[in-house]
Amino acid sequence: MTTIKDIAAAAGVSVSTVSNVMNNKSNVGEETRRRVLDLCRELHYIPNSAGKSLKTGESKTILFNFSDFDRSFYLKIIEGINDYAGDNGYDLMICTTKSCEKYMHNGLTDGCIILDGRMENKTLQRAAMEQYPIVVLDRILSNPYIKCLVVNNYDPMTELVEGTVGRGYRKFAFIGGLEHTDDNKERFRAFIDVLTRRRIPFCRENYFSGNYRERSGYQAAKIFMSAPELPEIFVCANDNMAIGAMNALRERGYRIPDDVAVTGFDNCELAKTEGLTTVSVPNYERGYLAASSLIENIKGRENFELMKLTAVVEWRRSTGSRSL
Amino acid sequence: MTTIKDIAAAAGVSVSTVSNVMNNKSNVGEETRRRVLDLCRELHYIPNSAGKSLKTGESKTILFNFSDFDRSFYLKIIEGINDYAGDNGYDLMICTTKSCEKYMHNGLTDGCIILDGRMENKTLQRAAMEQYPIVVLDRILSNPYIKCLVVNNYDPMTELVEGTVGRGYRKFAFIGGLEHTDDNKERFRAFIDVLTRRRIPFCRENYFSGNYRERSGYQAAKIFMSAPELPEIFVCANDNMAIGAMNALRERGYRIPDDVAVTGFDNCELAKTEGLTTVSVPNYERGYLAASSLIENIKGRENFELMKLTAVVEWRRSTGSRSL
DNA sequence: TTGTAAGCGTTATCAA
DNA sequence: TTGATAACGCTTACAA
Repeated sequence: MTTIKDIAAAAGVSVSTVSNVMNNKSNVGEETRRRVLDLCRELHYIPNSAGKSLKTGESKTILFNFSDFDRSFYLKIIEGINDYAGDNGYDLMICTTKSCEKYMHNGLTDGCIILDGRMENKTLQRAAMEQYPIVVLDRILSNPYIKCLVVNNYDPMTELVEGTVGRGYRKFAFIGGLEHTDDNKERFRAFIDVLTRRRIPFCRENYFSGNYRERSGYQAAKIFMSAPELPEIFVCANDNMAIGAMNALRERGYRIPDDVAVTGFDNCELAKTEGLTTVSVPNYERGYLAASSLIENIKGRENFELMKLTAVVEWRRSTGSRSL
Repeated sequence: MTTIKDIAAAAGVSVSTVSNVMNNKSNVGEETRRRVLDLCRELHYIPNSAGKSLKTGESKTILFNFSDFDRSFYLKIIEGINDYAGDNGYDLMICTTKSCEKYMHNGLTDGCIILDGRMENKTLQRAAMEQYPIVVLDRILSNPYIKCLVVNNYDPMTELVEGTVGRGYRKFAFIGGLEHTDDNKERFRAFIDVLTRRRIPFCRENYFSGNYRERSGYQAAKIFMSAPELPEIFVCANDNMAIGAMNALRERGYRIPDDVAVTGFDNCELAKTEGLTTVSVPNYERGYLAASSLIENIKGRENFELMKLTAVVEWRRSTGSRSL
């Protein structure tokens, strides 16, 4: 590969001069600059990021970390991040495992956005620092260098459950996501708070602990169908599980919403065509805002306040109304 | 951040000893090794990838490049890549722009998989070398260090169009994707070959040149609807455009397939629920195979033959049959 | 306007 | 079994 030395040799100048040209410094003669630039093009010189990072400790690059490939709206988040970063002179680098620590504090990236639920809180607490701000999605952490960006789950879930109560549903089942995630906790809390307030009984047996994947919603519905009495409505912690549940129910001949209603959360692509009542999360905007906060913080703006985005209930045909 | 020097100082040994410990060399005493390892954990030492790459020129990491966020099956490809890489001791790094050149030849990654259609052929021709093999998806290039992995578009498209002819359709429109892509060319060629063979007339006015996005399919259908006579069937170069077209048609009150039929290509998530007849591409497998070929080649296996995956027609209700 | 030289965090070579 | 030291490609004082 062509290095700065090759260019220097070819142009008959020193490496520092080449470096100065590459970084648009003013202290270099017009004729020299042109000769160097020409050579760079000719020899296809691309500065070595490793060398550069090692020396400068910065990169004009942000890191995004995720890992759940079933959630297709992740691409929307990435698009939002990519757009903001691109428009503001930053590159985006993405990694899918916790090996993203490899890219965190070595000048390869200047900050990161974390979505992967498997990334541990204490790792993040340790990693965040003045020279390396972090934005965390869907999780609340208290740290002076971590900005948390969460969607308000509680209010729309409250509205959703209130709405179904208003439509006459009384026998509820809840298909939950990963137990320890804030998302799941908040969605369930909203659910149970409405039921409590409305004095609708809910026994723990009607809670199924899933993992956000379609398969676990499918399994949940199967299990509920083996009990003597089917709930009137399945409230699911996300769309994937709701769709899994709908498939299982339909396979057994139940009609939705005539025999049983289902709700989701996320408003994934399928939700619309499936007619699934759900909560719509502004994903592109989330990504865009995450990138914007991060890059502002990299530049020294100190904006680490918790930020909540509001999601919105989308009523569709998977919830009908039930004569009391 | 903790560096190798910090560990060396804390352990009272030299940096080379710490390095030897980190790389599992045998030339280090058991007691020393343990002390160093303990310190690493305690001080949360993570080796600096930039320094490492600079020195060794390798990284056990592969790079994936893509950029179209509308194609949600890309996540499936990523999942396939991620799985193979992970199982074989490689990390995955993803980037979304052609700035991925920054990560190509500097020891940060050992090879890459290219999906982004905007990445130019000549860039790839130049970038591929013995020490940096490349896998390219959906494109055919002739280069000793580039492995091309394409899906056979021609055969399934032939089967699809033959099938619709068999079902009685005669007046065809074609909604194409980006003109210069091999995918689009091949899909169209299969289409036109069948029509020619069957002596079914097709005039160039029934070709719409789109860009693979839903919006362009929508626009295409709008335009066709403004002509005096509607085609009997829209053959689209991908699902997104097919879905856009279906939306436009339904908005005007046309029923599918009673009034007009539509076919797609990709078998995206929506295709199933929309009942869209399409071609199913094995995306997870593509990613998995791409990663597998790449990593084998990084290890020195020389496997650069063109590889074709076969896709399969999925007949659904968006194509009915037409009484002749 | 240009060049010299030190140093970023690693690993590899060689000597102790 | 350990430690000095040079080198990877780059930037940045500072000197010329």
